[in-house]
Amino acid sequence: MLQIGEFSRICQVSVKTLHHYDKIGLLAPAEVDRFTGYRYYQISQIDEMNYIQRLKRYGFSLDEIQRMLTLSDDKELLNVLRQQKEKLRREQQEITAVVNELQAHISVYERTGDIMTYQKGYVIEVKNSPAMNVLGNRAMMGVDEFGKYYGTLFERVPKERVTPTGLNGARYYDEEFNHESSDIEVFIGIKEKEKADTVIEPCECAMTIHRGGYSTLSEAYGAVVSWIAENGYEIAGAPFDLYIKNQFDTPSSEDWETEVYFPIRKK
Amino acid sequence: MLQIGEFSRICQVSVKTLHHYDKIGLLAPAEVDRFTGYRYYQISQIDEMNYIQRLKRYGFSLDEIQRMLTLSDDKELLNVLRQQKEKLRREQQEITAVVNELQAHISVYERTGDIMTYQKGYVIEVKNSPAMNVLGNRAMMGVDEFGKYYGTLFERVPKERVTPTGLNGARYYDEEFNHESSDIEVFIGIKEKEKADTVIEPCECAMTIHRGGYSTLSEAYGAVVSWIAENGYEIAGAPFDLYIKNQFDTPSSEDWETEVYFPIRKK
DNA sequence: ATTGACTCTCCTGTAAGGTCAGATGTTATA
DNA sequence: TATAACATCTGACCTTACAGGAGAGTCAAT
Repeated sequence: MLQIGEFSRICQVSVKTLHHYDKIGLLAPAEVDRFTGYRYYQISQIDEMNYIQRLKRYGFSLDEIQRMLTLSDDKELLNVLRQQKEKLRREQQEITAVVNELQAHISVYERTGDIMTYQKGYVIEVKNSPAMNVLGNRAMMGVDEFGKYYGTLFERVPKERVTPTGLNGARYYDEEFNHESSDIEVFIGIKEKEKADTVIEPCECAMTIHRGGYSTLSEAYGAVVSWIAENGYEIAGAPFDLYIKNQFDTPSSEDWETEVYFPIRKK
Repeated sequence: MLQIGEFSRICQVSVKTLHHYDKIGLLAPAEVDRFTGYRYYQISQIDEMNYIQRLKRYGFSLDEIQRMLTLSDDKELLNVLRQQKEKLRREQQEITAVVNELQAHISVYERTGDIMTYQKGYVIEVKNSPAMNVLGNRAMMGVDEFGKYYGTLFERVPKERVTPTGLNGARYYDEEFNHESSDIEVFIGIKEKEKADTVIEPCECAMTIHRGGYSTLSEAYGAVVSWIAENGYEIAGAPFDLYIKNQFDTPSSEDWETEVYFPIRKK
């Protein structure tokens, strides 16, 4: 039997961690002295601990690990591992994108000497938004559920014999923004006016084009809103995006293009 | 002036976040109604918020961002950004390594059908550790400070006119393990016995070879300790590693080789 | 005057432990 | 055997960057 300190060194985890795992029931010592409370571990528990540490490095939470340890079905376990690999892949891509962005930021500074105001120089235009007939789906949704909702929309295309125009977008109805759940309508443009859920009439808008991934889209929003305030307009309706070039056109998020529209009126 | 809800939507952050930033003093609203407590933001604060969000995506903590905003020296700021880029690079490498490991794990399962016991099949040998004359540096150090301590050791090589043998390692004196601070002696082997800080005499050891990065080194430890217990030996001293192939030999951590030694005696 | 939307403060909770404090247990040495 | 030195225990509070909710106050329109 090993005292907690020895076990800790062998497994390369802290004593506190062992206390914690005992508390949450992830890895209980093989024996606990009933009078002193001292924890004693078996040699065979080293393997179990190593397995836990391995899963932790794979990015699982302790909660998930606990469930995985009780899983008897190996196929299910394999599935979980595969999913985790995909998740890590996405993280990898995300971090790559951020590194590129940061490098771009640094380069801009080195050329211009201006670091605080690193911005994309959005060009704002006043123009009528395009008239669109759309299939729409308005609901409370999270930003990363877009794909799901678009999926259900595109399923309707063959069923209802409509012809997509390729103009797809989303309109944001909430005043308040929330990443997990906002009142959003995703829509795809179609040719057949009579089959549309909604006919979006053209209206006067301030718009700009955002190039790049969606994580910096809010900067485009900011640029448009600033422009509106500075030029004597006011916001006259819920803003929307049109996804001109997206992941289906080009894999690298740096080449995506999104049009951001804010309906406006003169004050 | 914008109410908090509008500001929230434009900047794509939640109201809760704005409350939080106000509380910690990262971004205070331009005006607060003295009677109602309502927060009002200026259009110009959108830019500031976007800048904050950008730095957050770069991986800075709110604390760091706060300090960066008060930094007047652009050169310093640039340095911080460069450091952060290096940090992200390291994270990127780390995650790449984990993905590879996970893929290997999955492949092993697909071949063998055994998932819980994915282990490296360490082969444990009993043999005398090599006799070594070393320059050593024993201190309380964190695991990621090894490089620093090796640096000071290698500086002594030309000064003291000694000849490195290429056998470098570290010995772990603590019973209890702690990632940030443990009692560790890093050492480099040299030819000149009379100039050595310590002469390590050969002793009977259980040893194994660990192939791969250091994050799974604890599994080798576990394998050796299990073997010792199962074969009627006991641990007779502080264990140590010898870094046979490391980052200076080959860039890919999968090809590194580490020998793990535990001094033992028969029970 | 009421409704509904918006906002306020305050409190608690999260994940995975870290950092004390104060008490108690175990072991080696004198 | 006394004592020092070290190991371990419990319990309480701390960390990050907010989220969620309760209960109360505010604002504009009907």
